Amino acid sequence: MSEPAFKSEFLKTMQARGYIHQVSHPEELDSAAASGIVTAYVGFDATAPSLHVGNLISIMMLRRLQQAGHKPVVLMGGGTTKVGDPSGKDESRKLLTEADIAANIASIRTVFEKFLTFGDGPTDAVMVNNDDWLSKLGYIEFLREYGPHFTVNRMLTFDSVKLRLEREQPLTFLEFNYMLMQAVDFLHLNRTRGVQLQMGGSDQWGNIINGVELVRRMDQKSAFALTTPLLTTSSGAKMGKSAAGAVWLNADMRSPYDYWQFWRNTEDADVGKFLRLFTDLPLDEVARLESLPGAEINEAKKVLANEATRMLHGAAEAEKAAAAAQAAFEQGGLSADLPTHEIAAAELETGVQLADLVVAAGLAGSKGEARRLAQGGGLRVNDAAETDANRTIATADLLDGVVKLGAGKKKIVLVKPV
RNA sequence: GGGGGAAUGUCCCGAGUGGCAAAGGGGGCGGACUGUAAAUCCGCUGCUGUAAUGGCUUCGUAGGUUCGAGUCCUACUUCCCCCA
Repeated sequence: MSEPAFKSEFLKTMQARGYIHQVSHPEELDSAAASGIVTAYVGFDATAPSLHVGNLISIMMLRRLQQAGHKPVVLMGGGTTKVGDPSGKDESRKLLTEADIAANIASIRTVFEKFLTFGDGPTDAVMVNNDDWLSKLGYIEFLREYGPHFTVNRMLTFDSVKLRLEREQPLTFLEFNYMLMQAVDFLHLNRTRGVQLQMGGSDQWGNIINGVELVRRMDQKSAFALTTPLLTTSSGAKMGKSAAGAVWLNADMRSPYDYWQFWRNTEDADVGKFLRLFTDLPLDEVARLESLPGAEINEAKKVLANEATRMLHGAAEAEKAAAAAQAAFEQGGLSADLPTHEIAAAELETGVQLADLVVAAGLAGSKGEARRLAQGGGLRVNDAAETDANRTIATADLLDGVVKLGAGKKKIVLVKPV
């Protein structure tokens, strides 16, 4: 790869740590970043009350930006979320209410505060909501104002559109318009806040470029695009989907312990990449860690888990997660910091069917699944394999005040009477 | 406007002859091997309930034919292709 040698700290870091997939006008952006403050934004949907690991790379880009002395803008897609994501095929897609969206945004905001410094200073992060301007646009006004700047000929050449047409898949007019709305976002932010750069995943390239061109065409101002590579694990799986579903960033949706485990279970081949992308560790330290031979690479995974968890949940939670993991996996012992499921003491005295308990503790999605788990030899009660999911768990099964349930080798839940 | 095709296990792709809880993949889960890794191999993968050959709910929607329907008929919905 004959990558250009950047001189700005920002782009040098971005390149060295593996964030860059495509950049528009690299030299121009580089000199802008080298000579002054660049304001850049990333857009996020507000479809759920939490972002997930898949969004993390974008968040980290904003963090790098701020670390390099520039200004991050977090764009919440309150307006675009209202329209709904049209890509799903199910017709029962539920449109979120305004209240839902507002609640989601409020909930998501707390996560950004862990990664960015918000405020009124020149390089402090700010959060904006595109509902503020998009919902005010009238259709005729929208067409007259922006329509002339887009040719359908050009829009048809973007991969996102082209692929759909080639595969003879339907592309609704709504989806076709999405890139225009996003372009208007960029123009608006450029005009009101001097935003010059939009970043995002590689699948956003076409959308971002439309914004870049709109700004350049209408206002003759500089605008840039930067995308990250699509993150997959080395074995090809999409990043962020794991055993328990989406890896949420909010602590109430994914505990620090589970978050730590997510990173601890990184594939060998990905450790270096993840350390560069998702921690602040210096590159030479990363290089040392990723070159650890054989099983020693596990040390690097622990560092990754510690650093990533610390950044999101704080040092105390990271330490607790690490300690719990060590007790459970390396010493086979118990730790109060393991995931816990509380059950009424009276219920336990009467006795509970193991299958029901496993489901209640979240280790299986249904009783049938719990049974299969047991029959397959994957269910453990107090560290002893248990193939009979119909047996009763009662007070007599308490060990040190808890019942330790294990599903597979990695999932442990302590059942505690209260 | 006319003609032809398609919708399958609510994660995805995809077979399906009137007896079907429905082939096969992928994914996921569990086991073995390891290092809480990858690769490989084995098992499971609708819900519920068993000692079990049990019960219940599934094939776009709504009806119908039949002892019995994913499979046949009718209408409807959505999508694709061709002609105009």
